[in-house]
Amino acid sequence: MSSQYTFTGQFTFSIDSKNRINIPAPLRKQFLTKDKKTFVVTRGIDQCAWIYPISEWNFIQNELKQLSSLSRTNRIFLRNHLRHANILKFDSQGRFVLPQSLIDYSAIKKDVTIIGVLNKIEIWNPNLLRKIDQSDEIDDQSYEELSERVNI
Amino acid sequence: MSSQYTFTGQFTFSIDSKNRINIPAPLRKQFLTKDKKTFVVTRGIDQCAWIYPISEWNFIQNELKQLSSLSRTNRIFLRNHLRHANILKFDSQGRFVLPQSLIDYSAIKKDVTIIGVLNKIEIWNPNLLRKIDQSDEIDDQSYEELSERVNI
DNA sequence: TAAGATAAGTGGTTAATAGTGGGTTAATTT
DNA sequence: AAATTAACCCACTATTAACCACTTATCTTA
Repeated sequence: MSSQYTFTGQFTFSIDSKNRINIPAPLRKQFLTKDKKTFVVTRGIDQCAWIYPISEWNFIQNELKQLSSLSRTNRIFLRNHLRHANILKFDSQGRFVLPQSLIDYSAIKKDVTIIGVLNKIEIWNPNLLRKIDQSDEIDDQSYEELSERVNI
Repeated sequence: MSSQYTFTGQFTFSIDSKNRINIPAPLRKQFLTKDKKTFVVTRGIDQCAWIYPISEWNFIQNELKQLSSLSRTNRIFLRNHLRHANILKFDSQGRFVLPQSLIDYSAIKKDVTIIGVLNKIEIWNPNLLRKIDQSDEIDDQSYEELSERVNI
């Protein structure tokens, strides 16, 4: 079964003096009641934080259990994404406290860019995202390969 | 399964002081009841905005869900396609608010040209569209290639 | 074809919601 | 016991969404 979440869109918010970040209403509204405002924040593969609704996270965990630790990629992924995972809830105003370790990892100062990427939400330092925008243009070769798999 | 929509025609409308754009009645009437006036506006590949009825978008989204975020190319591709996608509804007058980021991207001022292109609707700055009309003539070579794939 | 009726396009006002800031108390930790 | 952290509550402001209203165009029918 595939994801029940389809987060999209980009939002520019700010982190307050108590390290709280507001989840944009359009994304928050998608949270299923069964998830009870609960989600997991962890390290993204890129220099950002990832948020998964708890049911999504459980699904991913089951997938990960299938992975063999003989693969180097698997080992790295497991290490970096499981051990930094925090289970959190958002408060009555829709906010949550971003753990200090993730603030450091994603180099977040005052402003944050929040983007929906299907089954997860990404939290970025706006400047870093902009830098990625410019340097990480996908080369034509990669696009060609993608085009054979995705028909937009 | 192929598209249930066949948008056609061209319309010149205006964007108002609250960034609202009216969807031309002939296009709006095509919206299926199951879509509940809901659609996605996002960046076009050219310098314009694209509108997909939500069921059309879901079809695209399902394709995107097949892509794993372990691949760097996939991550960039997913991010850049999803972050500009806004899920919206048109109001009781048939209008919607075009997000500022898309107004900027497509350089829209006062007037807009709205055109139906099969399964999507395009929103243009009339001047840009006119410019493209003149410069983007499809060369014979490309037409040859197209002819092998599409039988008009 | 003229007149009335209906629908379409545009503009503005009001009410609700979202984002942000901060304070108070309860729970943990040292 | 003091200090730090977390949960909870209240409040202000700006933005958004819902609502109402008017004008122009289109369609219908006598």
